[in-house]
Amino acid sequence: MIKTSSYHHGNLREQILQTAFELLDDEGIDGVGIRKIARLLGVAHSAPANHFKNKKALFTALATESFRHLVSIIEKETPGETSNFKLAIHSFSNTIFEFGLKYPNRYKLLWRREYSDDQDGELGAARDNIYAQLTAILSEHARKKQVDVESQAIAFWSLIHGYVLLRLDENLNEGYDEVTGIKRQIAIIDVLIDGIIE
Amino acid sequence: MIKTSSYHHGNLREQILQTAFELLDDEGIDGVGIRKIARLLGVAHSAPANHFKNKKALFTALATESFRHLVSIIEKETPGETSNFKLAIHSFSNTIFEFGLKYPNRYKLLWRREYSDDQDGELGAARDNIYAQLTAILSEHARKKQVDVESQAIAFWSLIHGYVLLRLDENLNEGYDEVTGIKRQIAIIDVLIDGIIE
DNA sequence: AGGATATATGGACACTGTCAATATGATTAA
DNA sequence: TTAATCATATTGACAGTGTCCATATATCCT
Repeated sequence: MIKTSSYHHGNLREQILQTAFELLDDEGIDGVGIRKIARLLGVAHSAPANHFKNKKALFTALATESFRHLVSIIEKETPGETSNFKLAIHSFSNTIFEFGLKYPNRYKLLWRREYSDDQDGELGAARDNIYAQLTAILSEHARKKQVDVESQAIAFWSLIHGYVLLRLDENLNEGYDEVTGIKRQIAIIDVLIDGIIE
Repeated sequence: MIKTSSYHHGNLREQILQTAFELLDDEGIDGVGIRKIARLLGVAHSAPANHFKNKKALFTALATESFRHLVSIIEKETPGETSNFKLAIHSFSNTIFEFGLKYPNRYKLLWRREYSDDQDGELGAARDNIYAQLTAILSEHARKKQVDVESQAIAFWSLIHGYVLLRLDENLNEGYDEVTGIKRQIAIIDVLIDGIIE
């Protein structure tokens, strides 16, 4: 155990976050508990209170970091300007989809506002970046249609978000389109694209 | 308090369900508690155990009844065969949307399988009816496309489900399409329809 | 009436999050 | 260096939770 700071347990805050992520990933949102984390770290049950004033503050930190993580992945994966619309939108939706499948409980936490502090500015800023990334792609490639760009963005985002959640909650299984043979998560994006591109 | 059965507290099972629904609606999923319900009903903290062996069983009952409720609303609202595709699909999505907005916490509970008993047959049957209703509408009006009907159904369902959840979790606000002036939840369906109908 | 069954009670246990009082480590000022 | 201050950790308490158990009572059936 590396002590980057002083005190008995080194950088307890970091270790709390790490353990919380492990519990979140392994046991779900309800599996994260202050006392449980303290126990796992061999520290008094009330030690975490110095770093997170309550459970909501802990979840807020988890959500903020997860948002930043997701945004950084999107930035890395999104192709440059030269690419076409289909490529960009498929890349975006694929990134969201794979993040959700890799970290199902983090993804759920991201959008369940009741668990985190809605007044937290850092969290809000981190969250807004995702939507900004999506609208950036769309507005760059949007064609004039009978609805505005924001409706197209919301339709896209709803489709992706809904499919990911259905998969995470096991209301849908992995599947392939029978006609094209491609993965379902790609096929449904194509369904929507054909309605947006003229 | 009407006693439809015997014993001190009449039909306790019904009253537990009713109180649980009130708590669910007012305080969310985490606001539902066995002891809290017992306290509200003026009954011993362990009385509910005779009717629901644990919390999961209670949630399973709540979810089952909510699914049946939603299915019955869809049946009532769905227009007859004479109607066209757009009408039918808008009616379906509108019903889901309004149920979700009226009973946000019931809607969330419906799809969070971790709260209910996945082995419960009645719950499974009640849930399957929803998807059956959607595919019935779609297959009746399906056109040949580059993807199969199931991909279209999943795209539709993902779109509706995603939009409802985004609204319920307050990740989106009520809005209107700037071009057409219609409500957002209708506009996004139109976006998708234009990709499905030829 | 008696016995079986369904239902309700109260106590216990191991948890939980949060708060308050206290103690100790680390840092800064005099 | 000593003293004061601050950050951090500990311990104990409190009210609350779900679940189990032994017990009691009500109801139903034979």
